[in-house]
Amino acid sequence: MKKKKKNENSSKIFLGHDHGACFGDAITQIEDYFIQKKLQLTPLRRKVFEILIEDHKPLGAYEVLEKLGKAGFSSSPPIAYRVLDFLIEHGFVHKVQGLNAFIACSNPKHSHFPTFVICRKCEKVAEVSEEKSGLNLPNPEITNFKIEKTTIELTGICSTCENAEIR
Amino acid sequence: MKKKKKNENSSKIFLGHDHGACFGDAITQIEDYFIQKKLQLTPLRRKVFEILIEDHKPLGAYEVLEKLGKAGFSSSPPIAYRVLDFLIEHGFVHKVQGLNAFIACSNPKHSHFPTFVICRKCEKVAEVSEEKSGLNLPNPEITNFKIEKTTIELTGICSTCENAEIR
DNA sequence: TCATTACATGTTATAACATAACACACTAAC
DNA sequence: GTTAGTGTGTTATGTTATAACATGTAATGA
Repeated sequence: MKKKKKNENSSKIFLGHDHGACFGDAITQIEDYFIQKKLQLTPLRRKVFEILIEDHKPLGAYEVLEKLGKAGFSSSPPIAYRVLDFLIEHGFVHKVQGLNAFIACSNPKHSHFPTFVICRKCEKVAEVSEEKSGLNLPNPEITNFKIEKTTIELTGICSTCENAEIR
Repeated sequence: MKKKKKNENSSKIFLGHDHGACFGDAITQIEDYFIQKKLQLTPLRRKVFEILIEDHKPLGAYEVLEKLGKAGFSSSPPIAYRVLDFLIEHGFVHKVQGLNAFIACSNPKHSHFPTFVICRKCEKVAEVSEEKSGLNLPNPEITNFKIEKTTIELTGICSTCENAEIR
């Protein structure tokens, strides 16, 4: 907020980033995590994660499946769903409920309760970690309830699309 | 918040209520709204709303459909989805994404951005209005984005179920 | 050694959820 | 009385997800 950047049309949260670095970091993080937890980062699991991190946007299970097929893996539905569930369980993938789609976590270290911001027009999706989202959980009204998982998705229109919109 | 009630085992948000009154109020509210907005509260639309408000829990589209069939209406899928979408649009029904299910809005006057609290064990669902949820939107980090719709669902375990749990 | 187990993947079939596209009826407005 | 808008009905199909069972492989330990 210190100074205005030139990219005023974009939502701050949708700003670009160094994707090469992001990819490398993510792979390193998942490798470390799997070693530490004594889990198997099998070729299939690695490939699913790579597919998601490469695209860096939500993909449907059947899209993942198709890419798996092209990469020489089996492409029957349970293959994708099982691995996706596994990666979700360990925090490396999130499901975007509003899109029935899956996205690599942008920061597995921090985002246990992430917020997704979804532009309904350009369909860009940004992940905001719980520290920054302002959606602080648990909240005072929800007592006597142990929150294990959250789905927080904000759908609307980003300023770029809004400016371009005619209606 | 003034004093403790005897139902200490239940999450506060899951406490019972006067369902007869709730039902009547809801019907009156939807009638008033439709008249005011010059919309048609047709027998089909009324029935769908009644089905949801009677159960007062999330129902799948096909469950609604079955009940419609029993009530003498057509029971092909588009019938249910169309009416549900219509009622959602006007704020009388919400979709619970995590359950692929639909629930009557517990307070159409206030809950534009409701939070749903879902016990994964007893599957009870409570709606918390945005004023009370502590999830205040928009938040400082999400700038340059116009929020039109939110999906906020907190899944976990209510204290009743947690106390009963063996694991 | 070889049974047992735990885990990962593969396969078939089907379930569950949702929508496209078109048909028809009714009402209101011109 | 034709037209436009709206609501419902119907058929067919598309999309998303899971159940159930089979196979392979590696570690464990009697």
